[in-house]
Amino acid sequence: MSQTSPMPILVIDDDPTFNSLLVRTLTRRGHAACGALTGEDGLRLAAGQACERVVLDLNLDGSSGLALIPELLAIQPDCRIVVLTGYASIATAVEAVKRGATQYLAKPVEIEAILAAFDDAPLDNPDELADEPLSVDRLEWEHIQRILAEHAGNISATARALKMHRRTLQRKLAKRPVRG
Amino acid sequence: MSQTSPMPILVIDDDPTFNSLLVRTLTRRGHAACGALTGEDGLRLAAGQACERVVLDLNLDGSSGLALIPELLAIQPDCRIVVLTGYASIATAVEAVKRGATQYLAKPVEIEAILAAFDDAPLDNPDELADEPLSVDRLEWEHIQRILAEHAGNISATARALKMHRRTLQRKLAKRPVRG
DNA sequence: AGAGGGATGCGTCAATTTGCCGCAGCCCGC
DNA sequence: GCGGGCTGCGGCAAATTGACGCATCCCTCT
Repeated sequence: MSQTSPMPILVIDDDPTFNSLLVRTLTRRGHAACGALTGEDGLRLAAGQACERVVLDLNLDGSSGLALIPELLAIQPDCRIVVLTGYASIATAVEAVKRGATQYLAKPVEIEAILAAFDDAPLDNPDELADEPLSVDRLEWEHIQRILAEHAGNISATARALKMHRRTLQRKLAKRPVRG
Repeated sequence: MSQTSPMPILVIDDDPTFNSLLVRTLTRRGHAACGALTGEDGLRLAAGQACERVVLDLNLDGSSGLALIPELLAIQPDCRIVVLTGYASIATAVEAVKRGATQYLAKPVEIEAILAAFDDAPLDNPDELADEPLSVDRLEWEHIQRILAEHAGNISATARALKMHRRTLQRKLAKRPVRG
């Protein structure tokens, strides 16, 4: 198992649910972690302590997390920043990396992937990183759930956002959550 | 806007049609340009002359253009590299930029966009993100690309990891990169 | 109350997309 | 030179999707 790091991982994400879930999961995994719901809070936390790992959501309601990257790096030059977003696009990925992000991941993403992103290269602990990638079906299920929640359970709206047929979405939802 | 540059733009793309078309178009636009169909040729050309702008295709049949980026930069440190690919994915985009690419564009792309990509060095252009969430098809594509890369392009292994039929994977890959 | 406008759940049927062969060509280690 | 794994592709039956239609519901505006 990955050993506890002396410095906490800072999670900056304006979604309270996701944020606390992530912080809790990281903690349970043995990584100190703290969350910030806004960019300002994030910067404040980063300034107040040594900080070498940040998980940053791109959509901090309204303001873009993109702008936060150089600001964080100005405060903590050696900090590694993993950008996370539910609205991934190649353009923002390129921009994020240019601004100094270490990695750019699209939600839904597993804890594994986030932790691996910080390490970026060597994966010394063959603990449970051996797990297989999500099957496409499973990934699809996760994504659908996310967008569905984002649209307050509105199936029609979700189908539109996902550019898929409403009937098809209905049928998929009717089926069991697909196994991994 | 784009004035004639003393140094030619180097186009590295293994598709002869696209390559010569691009070279011709660039030339007609007043930009000196020359093409290379393989990575080796590209490196050779870059070594033989000053070169500050390269258009690089990611799929140089077989070998990945990704590896070429650091090699080009080793020869021409100040060179700007715009990566171009018909099979764009976030994972390769991130990797390309980390390796030093200036921009990463998905085909089909207009000449305008390529030329603009060379100029946009100052990365303070107003980012227009706020896209919609990935469509499930798009998400699937991204995921497949990631796992495929993880397995060094091995289709059979990828299909196994993804628990999907090899034939199906083949068919999906044969199709265009899915739209938005 | 009554008239939209949107969401939902479902049935049907045709068009696609899978799953599952099989085969031939390649490349590589033994 | 052989066995074994990978690749591309043809073909076909089975499963899934796309496109419609229809009967509720639930709101909101008039």
